[in-house]
Amino acid sequence: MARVTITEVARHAGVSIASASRALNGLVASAETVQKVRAAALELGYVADDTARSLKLGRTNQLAYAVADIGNPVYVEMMGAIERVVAEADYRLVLTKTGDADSTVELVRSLGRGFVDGIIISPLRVTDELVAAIEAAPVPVVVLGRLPAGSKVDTVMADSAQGMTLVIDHLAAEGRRRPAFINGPVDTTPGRLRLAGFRAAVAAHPGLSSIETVADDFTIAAGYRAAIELFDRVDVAPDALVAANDLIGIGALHAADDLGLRIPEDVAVTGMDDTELAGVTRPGLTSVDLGAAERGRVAAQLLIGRLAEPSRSAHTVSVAPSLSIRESTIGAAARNAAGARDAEAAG
Amino acid sequence: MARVTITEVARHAGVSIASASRALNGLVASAETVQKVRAAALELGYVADDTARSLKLGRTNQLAYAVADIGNPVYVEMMGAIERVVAEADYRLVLTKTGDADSTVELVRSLGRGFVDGIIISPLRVTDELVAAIEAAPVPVVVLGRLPAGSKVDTVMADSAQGMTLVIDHLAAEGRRRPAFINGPVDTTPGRLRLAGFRAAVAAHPGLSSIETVADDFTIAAGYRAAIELFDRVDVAPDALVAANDLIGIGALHAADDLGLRIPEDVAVTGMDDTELAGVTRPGLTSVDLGAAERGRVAAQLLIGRLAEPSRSAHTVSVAPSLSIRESTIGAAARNAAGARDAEAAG
DNA sequence: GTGAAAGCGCTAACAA
DNA sequence: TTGTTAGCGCTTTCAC
Repeated sequence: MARVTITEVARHAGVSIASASRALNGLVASAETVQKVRAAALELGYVADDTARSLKLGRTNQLAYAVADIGNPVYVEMMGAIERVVAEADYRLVLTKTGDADSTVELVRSLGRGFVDGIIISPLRVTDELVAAIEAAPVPVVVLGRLPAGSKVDTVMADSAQGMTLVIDHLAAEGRRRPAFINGPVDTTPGRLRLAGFRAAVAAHPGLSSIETVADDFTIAAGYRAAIELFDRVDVAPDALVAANDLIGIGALHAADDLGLRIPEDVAVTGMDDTELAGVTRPGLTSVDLGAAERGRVAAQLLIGRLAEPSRSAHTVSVAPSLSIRESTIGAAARNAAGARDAEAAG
Repeated sequence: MARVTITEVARHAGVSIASASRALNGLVASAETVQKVRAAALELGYVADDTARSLKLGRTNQLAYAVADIGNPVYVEMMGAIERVVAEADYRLVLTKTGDADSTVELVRSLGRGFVDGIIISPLRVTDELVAAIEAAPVPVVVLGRLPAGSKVDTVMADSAQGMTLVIDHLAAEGRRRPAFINGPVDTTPGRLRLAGFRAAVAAHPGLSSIETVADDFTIAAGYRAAIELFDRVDVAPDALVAANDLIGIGALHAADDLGLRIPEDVAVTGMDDTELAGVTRPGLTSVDLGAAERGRVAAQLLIGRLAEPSRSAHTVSVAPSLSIRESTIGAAARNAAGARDAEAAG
């Protein structure tokens, strides 16, 4: 627990602290000095104090990934992708929780003068204050999500509207005529965009008649409740449940199962994000891959690029979605083939 | 992006930097000074530089949770519990990845002189170097896991051996006679302890005949492979698959399903950790709740307690397990009741 | 190649 | 109550 400073190392090695610092950092120093200082540091168990070092250097070599809900596997997947890029560039990644909208603004503000050189943030709700805080932040911020047009901020977006089109096209091709959309909270960015995407996608198919409901959170439990309530409420049952994300989709899957409905024969179910959970349910959950890992990778590269060139103009990158079709939407005849494919992927 | 320091705030407010600091930190200062300084800080968008503040104060108000595999939901659950305690005590929690054994030692060393006042760590493998690094760390470290007896380190343990007893007792009561243990890597602490626990639990039931295999990772894919290989290898099939954690258990569940086995009629399956995934599969996965959230909570309290009283002697806390019984182990007759219970929990 | 010394931004002891 | 000043541990001129 004893805190040994560079002063002690220098004294131990019989050199000045300047020489000790140079030797430790691989700068100009005689072989003998380097050897003596290294030996002293090792013997004393010296590790440089990061706060002092950072105060002097004006950088920390740490980057933050700030996320609202680490319980959602899609963020875990993103974090993995970010971590790989960040480690490659010799930064350490730390994860912090954003909490609600107010605390997110507070976080950007405080983290900006804190222990990180840059921030990647996945905000659930984007307020004007948040945009202002991001633009005013003393360190670069990259946003995973969607900002008001004209924001001068590096941004990586998913195309959830296009994702909804993939879902509806697929369901229509499978003969579904009455899709029900189970959204998450509409005051969130994903909630707003996915609802708009659903409506646009349905409108493109004249034969469809859709219904909509809202889960009060992007969770399995909320999805379950919303689906039960939906079936209870409607006169004519939907033949497909289109969930705003995988967690809601899994809740809907359970609800349909508990109501004695066969999936996909009686009702198809889809999710969005294509998290590992989508492959874990039986039947597997058809889901839109919004490119979480790719978005994380790009976001990390944008951040590191901006750190190298702070004055560079803001970039906006959009990642294209794709559809991962599993058993929850495809006819019984095709299920064996899909099962075999999944098994191969898992094995 | 302009970095405004307390010097500028002081000048703007027409007071000394000492007065500015006092006003900002709520120490003695006249109402007028406070008002002027607050106004100046607000106008300039001043936020105190954490690195400078920490260098001076000798603390950061940040704690780290270091974990090997954030993809495992059990760590996510722990983190949630830790975060609540930590936030309550006005610390910020950051999450960092430990990586392999060597980099874990390196992490403890560097993080100790880094941007945190204390560390909670969940090491997968405990080496002598790691114990030494923890004992020598300049900040308090709390270990979630098991250390060699006599280590003077705050520790929170699960009782996975007792957990195995719960599983085997349950399976035996359900009439299973030939359990197969699917372990994770044996050179990890959980792998070693769970294997020992399985053997002891089986030995307590003279009528049982067990077999064992090893998945090469604590993941769904590895569990799937191990289960397929197991059924391929044995002459007489097991009537229960006892997995070392939920992820392996889910892989085993899929494998059994893909082999055309009915669960639980042909083969029962159990997991361990009782993560949210155990409730997501159909049939639901019977799993041992090792008290992840409780362990996280206790670990955070231990760390905060030690920060308040650094010389306190080391504590070791053990959290008792319980069994969450789901459809993967109970007879068809009992399944409806369990299904209803799960539905209630989800709704 | 090396040492003395300045200074990163902040807080706190001290003096006024 | 306020201002002056030292100093947290480090890196980096600058002079030698």
